Amino acid sequence: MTSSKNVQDTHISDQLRRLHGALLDIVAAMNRPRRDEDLIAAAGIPLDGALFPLLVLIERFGPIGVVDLADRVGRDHSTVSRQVARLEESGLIARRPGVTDRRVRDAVATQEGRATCRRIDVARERLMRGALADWDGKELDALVRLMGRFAAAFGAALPQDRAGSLDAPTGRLGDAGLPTAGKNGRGDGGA
Amino acid sequence: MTSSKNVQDTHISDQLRRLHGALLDIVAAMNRPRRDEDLIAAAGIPLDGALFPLLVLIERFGPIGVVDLADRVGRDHSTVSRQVARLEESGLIARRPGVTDRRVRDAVATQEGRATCRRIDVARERLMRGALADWDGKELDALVRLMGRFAAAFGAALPQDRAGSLDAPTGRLGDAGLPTAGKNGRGDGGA
DNA sequence: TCCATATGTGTGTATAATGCACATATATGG
DNA sequence: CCATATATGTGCATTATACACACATATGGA
Repeated sequence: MTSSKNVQDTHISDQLRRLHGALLDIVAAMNRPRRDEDLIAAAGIPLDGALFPLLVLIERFGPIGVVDLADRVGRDHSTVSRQVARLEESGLIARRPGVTDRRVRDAVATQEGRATCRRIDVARERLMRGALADWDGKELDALVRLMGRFAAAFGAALPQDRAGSLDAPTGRLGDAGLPTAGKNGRGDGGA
Repeated sequence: MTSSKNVQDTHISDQLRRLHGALLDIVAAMNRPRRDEDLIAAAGIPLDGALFPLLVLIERFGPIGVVDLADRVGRDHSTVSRQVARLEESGLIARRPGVTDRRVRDAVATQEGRATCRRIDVARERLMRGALADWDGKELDALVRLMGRFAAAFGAALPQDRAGSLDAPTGRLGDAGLPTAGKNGRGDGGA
């Protein structure tokens, strides 16, 4: 029994390694500057490269606060706060007080922002249709289903941002001294 | 006939939109600082957050040159050049002249670098096993197959970095003036 | 009700990552 | 042999970024 289980285990390990490779390829593709450039060009508006992803996220997941946005892009909330402010100046998004929580100032896409995103959507869909041109409909359905499920499971399994575990200060003793890159560094992530 | 075709089209559009949503979720998950922090902690070495993804890429795709690396992470080659130099100083990777092209100085993981990556791999696999704990074996196989195929197709369909189209200078007339965010800006990408 | 703690937002500030221009070395094709 | 393209690395100015810190609001317990 241990034999078959080990076979299973190595098979799963291989599969997970392949999955990681696919993740790296996808992240690499998303990181290509040319991709954003083309989509920005489709937007028809001279938009800063850093502001572009935020606009898309706000239009897609808005109304959304700065903290949630910062968590998505992996940057400090202060950085995102300034970028959102610039995006507001451009007129593509607007801020409004949160309905249930008055601490948050939700960001929402304006009509112009939504129109811009629709142009971007058209370009993106054209790009994806080109990439998946020779795909079977059944396979696309399976990809969307499985990848959506994986994205949810992966995001949920990831460790959340530890705020301030002020209690249990005795825990993790022995980690003092070492500059374990505690929290600083602008690592983009992707490994 | 047009009716059924339109139904098909809207269905595909919906699926592509869902696929894009999954991509955004995955990129958001990969961008989480905590994820890299945990993996770096597993590495057992105080490693800079920005250098960590490079080490993983070099160990996985090396020997690899600076340009290819820069293309993967979406940063300028000069930036990556400096980071790789720092990684070399740390002893985790080494540089060596390319075998077929003596212009390149390939980066390869040293024994210590490989050992570090193995520790990271263990932690990553544990993380992924946790995320996919309740997945059927068949479903995992399907996910790996389809996502691998998608990653390849997506990466291939993306526009490549236009070097210098010095010829045909008459093309694209009318784009002058507008600061179309031509190429600058450190947009991270992900939309 | 009041208070302690947690969380969301924004600003000042110093640091360092980043992109660009440029130089050099090698490759490639005519 | 030469023109062009590509790979690498360095000087340099810009600015994105993270960290403190302050303030507003929320939340739950005494």
